[in-house]
Amino acid sequence: MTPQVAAETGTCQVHSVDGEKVRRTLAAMEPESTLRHLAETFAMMGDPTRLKILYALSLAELCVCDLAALLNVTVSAVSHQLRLLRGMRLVRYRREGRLAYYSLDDHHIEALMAQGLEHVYDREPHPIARPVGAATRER
Amino acid sequence: MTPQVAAETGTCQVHSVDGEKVRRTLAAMEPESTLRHLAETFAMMGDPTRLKILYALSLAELCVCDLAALLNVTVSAVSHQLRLLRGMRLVRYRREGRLAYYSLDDHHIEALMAQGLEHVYDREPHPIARPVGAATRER
DNA sequence: TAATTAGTTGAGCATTTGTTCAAGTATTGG
DNA sequence: CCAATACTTGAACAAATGCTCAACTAATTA
Repeated sequence: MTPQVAAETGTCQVHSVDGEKVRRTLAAMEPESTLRHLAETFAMMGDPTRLKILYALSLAELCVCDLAALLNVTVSAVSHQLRLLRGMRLVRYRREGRLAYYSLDDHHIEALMAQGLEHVYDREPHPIARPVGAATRER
Repeated sequence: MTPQVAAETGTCQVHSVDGEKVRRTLAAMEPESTLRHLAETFAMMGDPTRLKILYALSLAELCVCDLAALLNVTVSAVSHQLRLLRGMRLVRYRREGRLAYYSLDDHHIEALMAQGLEHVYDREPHPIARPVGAATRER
């Protein structure tokens, strides 16, 4: 139809097939900033090291040493990732002497991991039929 | 206490403060492969372009052109991302003539985005009606 | 049949990311 | 006080990522 979105320099495209549908969908979308923030959150959980940190912290409050031992990575690597997680307020810590005990700073994060696990279980059929909620056991 | 996890070359660490807690937590963790897959899924949703694609597709079935117009990026860029999303089976498509109509391939994805949005709303208080003093929530 | 439209894909490239290493701070114990 | 422990941080670097451009396929349409 008619080119109606953003006149880019002649790189390409922008002649959507159904302009009306596009407009309606665009109107129903969350604001750009919200979606960016959401993507940032998912990206935070999208690194194996960070996700394991978050998952471990959903099970127990742990210090940096413990996390490093648990994940079998250097203390430095863990600390760097914890800084990012702190920056996004996904984790919080409490000092006790020279130890820094970390824990989740947001109950949504556990729910997010649980929801994500359902997807994963759906995709890679589990070897032994494991109950979905089983992981959320507490200390 | 005692070094009990993986004898790394003398780089550092691996003398967790509470070995027993680490062992218990490790036992309660999801298997490595599952957490990797989960991280991969979050990573998929962790890019702004891909997340917007997924969000848009949760609202309507759209062809590549429409998506490109909607997100204001090139068709090529969208197509590359769609390939990745297809690879992880997050989206599916149906051909109609020369058009490829994409849609979500997994109802969990919508739930995941909804859950994530709750976290975001919690963090960045929505524009409407914000108490004046509430701005400086410190850490 | 040739031209057009819709989409895919590979190579190249700049940017970002995650780790390591070394040096730093802060708290505690001898 | 000095040494050790727990953790943080900056610089550097290899690897991964996302985009562009150009070339391609496939399905209309003139």
